Amino acid sequence: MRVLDWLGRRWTLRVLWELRAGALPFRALRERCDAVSPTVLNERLRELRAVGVIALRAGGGYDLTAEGRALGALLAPLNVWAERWARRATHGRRIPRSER
Amino acid sequence: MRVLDWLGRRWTLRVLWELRAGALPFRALRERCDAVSPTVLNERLRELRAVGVIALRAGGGYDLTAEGRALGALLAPLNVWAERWARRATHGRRIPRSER
DNA sequence: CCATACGCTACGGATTACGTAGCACGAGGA
DNA sequence: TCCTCGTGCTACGTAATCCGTAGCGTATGG
Repeated sequence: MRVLDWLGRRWTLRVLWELRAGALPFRALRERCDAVSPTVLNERLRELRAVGVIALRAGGGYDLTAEGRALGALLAPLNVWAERWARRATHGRRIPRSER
Repeated sequence: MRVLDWLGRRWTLRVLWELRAGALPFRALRERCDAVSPTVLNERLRELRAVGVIALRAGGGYDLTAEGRALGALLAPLNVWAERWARRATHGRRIPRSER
């Protein structure tokens, strides 16, 4: 599963997630990603463009492509899981014996 | 979206993916993950245990918990997307003007 | 007693990411 | 014309992370 490998590189998922709501220019995208180093951000953006999930619009700003939106939509369930998990983590959560 | 951040750390997604079919002992899991360094693997396994998505069974071997399986199920669509993408990448693929 | 398999650690070198500063280009205003 | 502002992007020294190999401690079976 090679795609999970490059999805698992730092900031890749995050960039896809931050672009889900619409296009963002380089600097704004950088701020959203905890002010990640522009070196790495540019590296990821190049990879994502090479794969074809994002595109640099004429006039500036990065945006998801059609395939990018398809991929990004698959991230939403992960977010749902995460929020449910966070809710269980805050109030006490029961861990079955078999899962320790 | 903090969860996407630690999911985006190296080998995290991969470990979840390799455990989807069932439990694996440390060394076998390591081999499946391109013989990743045991140092890092152990670090990820500790994180995944702390979050509660995997568990070390009595008698050896790592396995997904109930929540782990729920999370792992969300990875399958990513795989589907990946395979479809790979198929489009091999034979010629058309890129719309707006996406270059 | 030895072989095997288990999870896991140590450590030095290689790789990757960070943080700050700044470049090149273009659009718009004084 | 010159100045600002915003755009994507790069350079480079430092810090964090990861890798690769070797081996430890325990347990189980022959």
